[in-house]
Amino acid sequence: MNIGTHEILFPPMVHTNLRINFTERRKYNSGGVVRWKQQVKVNLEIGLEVPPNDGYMWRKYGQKEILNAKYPREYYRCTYRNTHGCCATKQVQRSSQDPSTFDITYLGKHTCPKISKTNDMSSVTESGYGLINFSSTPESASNYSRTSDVSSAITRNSFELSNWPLTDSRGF
DNA sequence: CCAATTTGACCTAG
DNA sequence: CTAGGTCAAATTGG
Repeated sequence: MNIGTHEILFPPMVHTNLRINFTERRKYNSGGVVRWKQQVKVNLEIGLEVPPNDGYMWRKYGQKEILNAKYPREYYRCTYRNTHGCCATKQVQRSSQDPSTFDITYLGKHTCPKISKTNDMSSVTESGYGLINFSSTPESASNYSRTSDVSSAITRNSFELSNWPLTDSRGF
């Protein structure tokens, strides 16, 4: 199920096109912890090295080869685990079938404040490679269909989505 | 110096 | 024991 698509046009000097599809989102509980699964399809013509940022600060704490999986699974926890006691966690795994798709599992609820809703394009180089901080939540994904406001602001290195929800009912 | 990442070791449920 | 999840020391980078 495709619940949202968004295309971003890079600045004129970078002839590249990014498309992110939010293809699936499921919520379920396990042992009292909130658990969220989301499938994010990232499409960049030239290449993309990292999955898009979801607006939170994550710190990687592990990586594991998974049986029968082509790519390793990466383990992240909230940067503010110590300072704010935020124990949210996520796992990111690149799909074996489609390397442009990332299966992301969120575990636990964020108790820390959300960092930013800014999409920072500053690290995108002229070749089109780079980290794209893409703020999104499972909640807002389905509302995300506007492209015009992004295109008009793309001449700068960073832009904001003016109508982007800061919070949602689940705290992600 | 401080904070994030890397990576093999360690832990544990099944 | 195995597979998957986490720890933590060493390394990296600002």
